[in-house]
Amino acid sequence: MDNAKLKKQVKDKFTEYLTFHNCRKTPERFAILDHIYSTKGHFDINSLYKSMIDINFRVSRATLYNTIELLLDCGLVVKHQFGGNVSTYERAYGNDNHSHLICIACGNVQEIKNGNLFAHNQQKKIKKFTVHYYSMYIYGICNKCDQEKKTKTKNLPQK
Amino acid sequence: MDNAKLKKQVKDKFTEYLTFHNCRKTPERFAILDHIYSTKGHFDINSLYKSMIDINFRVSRATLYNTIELLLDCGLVVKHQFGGNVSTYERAYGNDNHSHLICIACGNVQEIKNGNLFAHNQQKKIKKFTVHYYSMYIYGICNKCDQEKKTKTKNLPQK
DNA sequence: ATGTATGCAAACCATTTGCAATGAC
DNA sequence: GTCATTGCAAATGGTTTGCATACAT
Repeated sequence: MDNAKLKKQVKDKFTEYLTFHNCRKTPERFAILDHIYSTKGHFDINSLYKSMIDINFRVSRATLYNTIELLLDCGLVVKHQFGGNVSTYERAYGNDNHSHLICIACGNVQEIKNGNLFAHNQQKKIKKFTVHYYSMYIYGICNKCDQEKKTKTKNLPQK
Repeated sequence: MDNAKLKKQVKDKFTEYLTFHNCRKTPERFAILDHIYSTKGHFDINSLYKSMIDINFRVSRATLYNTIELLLDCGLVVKHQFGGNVSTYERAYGNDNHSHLICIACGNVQEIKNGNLFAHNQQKKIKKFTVHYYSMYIYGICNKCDQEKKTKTKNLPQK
């Protein structure tokens, strides 16, 4: 897999960022970055914490929060808040921009590609604002919940 | 102002929703809805709470949370989580869809119109998902913070 | 009369903070 | 040797919950 290549690129980028900002290059920081780029998809601090413990790498939650902050700042990670009260995160480097379909019934999140959504419709209209990134969230009912609702309605016509 | 007309429409819609779901039509619920539609822009539970107290209408935060939940469910209010740990809300009825420009330096949020962003680019691509609403969040640096940064950089060339 | 909705206060829990110990430089 | 960073535990604060009371139906 060329995931190794990707990991090297993000590590280099992070190193550069840390150097530029006079931050220390601690093993924790690189381990966290590496771990994030070892798995695809969304994660939250708690799942990250647990999966690093599984890998036998001990970190505190405090350090995870600190490091995520740096990774957000240097654009290697993106943060989402889909509706609950946990923040979820996602790799940002080498990750095509996509929209999120969020089911308001079950909370499940799917991703869909979104071509050049932003470039075509928005970018030219924005004055006096330097864009770093953007996120499109589409809320509704997923197929699974929709089916369940229909079934339920059939069985219990009125409530 | 024809805000009275708008208020009547949302009240009717809410009444219909409450009736359909066998929920009680309490004065608190209508007062909250009315209050929300008396002011434009974003609000959070705390600011709503305080401004209702100012109006001499006593409600508990618990009731605000409960009622907001109903209003979200019937589409009269939309929820945003811009990055901090407070949820902010916004009127949804009669409110043109717009994107949000969120400054990652100062947290300020501006709105911009977004034509038919969704209709043109996304709707046709979504299968097996019933869309209720969508939100576009654009993160970056606002003009004000950008100016400050430049000034700072001039004064302190290196750090 | 019945049971839902309210208000209060306590509980919850993700995130933040303070501080002593560690370790990158 | 310094001082930023870590880890732990305590604090914070938005949101949720439990329960007695009020009130819509």
